[in-house]
Formats: sequence, C-alpha cells, structure tokens
Amino acid sequence: MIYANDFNLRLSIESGQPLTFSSDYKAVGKKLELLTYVTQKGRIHVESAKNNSRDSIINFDYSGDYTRQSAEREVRTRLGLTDDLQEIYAKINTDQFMDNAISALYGMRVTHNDPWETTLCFLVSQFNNIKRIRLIIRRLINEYGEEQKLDGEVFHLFPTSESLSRATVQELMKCGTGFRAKYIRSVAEQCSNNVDLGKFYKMNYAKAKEELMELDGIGDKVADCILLMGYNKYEAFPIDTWIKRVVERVYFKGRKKSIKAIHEFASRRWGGFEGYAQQYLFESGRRNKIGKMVR
DNA sequence: ACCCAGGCGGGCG
DNA sequence: CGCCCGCATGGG
Repeated sequence: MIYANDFNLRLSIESGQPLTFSSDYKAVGKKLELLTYVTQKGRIHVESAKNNSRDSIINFDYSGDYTRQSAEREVRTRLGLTDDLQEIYAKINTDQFMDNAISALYGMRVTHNDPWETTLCFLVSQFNNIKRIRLIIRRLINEYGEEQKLDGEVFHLFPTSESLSRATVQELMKCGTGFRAKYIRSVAEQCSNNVDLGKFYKMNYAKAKEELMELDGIGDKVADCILLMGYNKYEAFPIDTWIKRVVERVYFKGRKKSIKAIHEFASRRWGGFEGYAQQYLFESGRRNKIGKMVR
C-alpha cells in the first residue's frame, strides 16, 4: 500500500496518456480503478481505494521478479508521484482559467512512461481518437508483444521496436494502424538500428526535439508528447487541435494564432512547466468542449 | 449515410 | 514561411 498526496488515479489514467493506451484498466463500480502493467520483470496490478479525492491510498500487488520495494518504486515512478505537485501548481496557476482547471482536475499527474512505448503510442495517435488509439495499441500488443505467463494467465509485453521492425507495412495495417503503418515501420526500424532512444534523456529539450523530428512521422506535436510523457521534459507543450482552440479562446480572445506563436506564449507564461499546464488545458478543454463550435 | 478524431508530409505560391 | 490536401479506420 502506498499513501499518495495530491493524487487522483482516475484522472491520471483517463486523460489520454500512454499508460492508458497500453495497460488494461477498468472501473469497478464508481470508485475502484484497476491498472495492470506487465513488464519483463513481472506484473503490477494497481487499484485505488479512493477516488475524486485529494489523496489516494494505492493498493497494489505484484508477481514475477518484482520485490516489494522495486514494485513500489515502479508504481511511484510510473504514476508521476515523484513530482511535487504543489510546487508545479504554484508555477502554472497563472490565471482564473488555470485555477479552475486545477480545482476541477485536482491530483491529475503527468505520468512517466517508457520512451519507446510513448513514441509508438503517439505515432498511432495522429489524426485519431483516444478510444481507437487504445484499440490499435491493444492489437499491436497482442500481435507483436512477447507472451508471458503469470499466475496462470497469459499476458503480452509491450512490443519492442525490433519486433515491429520485422513486420511489413501491410501486416501492421491489419492492426488498424492505417496510413500510420509506414511511420511505425520506419521508426521501429530506426530505433532497433541506428537510433538509441536513451540518448534523448541527456539532451536538452530543444536539441532532443530537433532530433526526434528527423524521424519519419514525428512532427512538432508528437515530438512534444514523447518528450513530455516519455522523458518528462516539462518544457514540452504539445499543441493539438484542442490546445490550439483553448489557448486562442482563453488567452487571445478567439483570434487565430500560429503554432509558433502559441509555443512562444506558453514558454513565456509557464516557462519550465508548460507540459503540465498543457495537460490541464487539454483535459479541461475536452471536458468543457471548448471550441467545439468552430466553422 | 456522414462526420470526426491528441497530425504529418508533400506540394504549392 | 503559410496554406491546403490526402490519408485509413472505427465509433457516434
């Protein structure tokens, strides 16, 4: 059991982050959430006893080669519990809109995900919706992830880049990846040969983004998602259709702004924690359907 | 049936 | 640089 301050598991896993796409989770009744995370070492099964509250008691069990300590560390890291949320809120609570968003989404954290897992998830995400992203990732896991038997049940690990690079574009399309199949193929191949994703940890945000964007199918937005949720570079500010509309509406009186101008705005306003601000803008924009009435 | 979804690359002026 | 287009596919 872990006691976590300022944490809401439901919000954190339902806000379209990679752990949502690649883990099994479901609501049981109205207050229990489950998260099953399978790694090479074994399986971690998380349930939160409390929901919609400022603090959570996180119950979890584990099997395989995890020890109690390593499992707890995995849970804390992956759920973003290693960050001081109060400090982050102090930085991003710059106005009434953000203040409302923080109140409504209190305890939502940016999760910490494996870089390759994050890369694949956001390649799949482009011009797609969250429900279908989840469906496609689940198919890729079942089709290309190494099989593991734990507790008499069969699980699949998240597919490696090597595994996916052996597939043809046509085979990848059978999982519903559509026009993204060629990007997945290309990036998987690069990541299993000449590109070591680990190197981006050591680079600063700007340099890492520049190099990520050289990969096929990774543009401005996907690169920022990878850097934010895969490397926890909080200067990243992914701009999707939601964020663009929310920022234009809330901060520019509805006037159209370029991607470049929005990046500059975010950097000036939330410098250092743009990514956290983005997660709150994204989720509150979606919930309130801000900008749904476009021409 | 039609519309849209956590964009991107390529072609154009 | 900005603008516009096509792109695969499942769910509303």
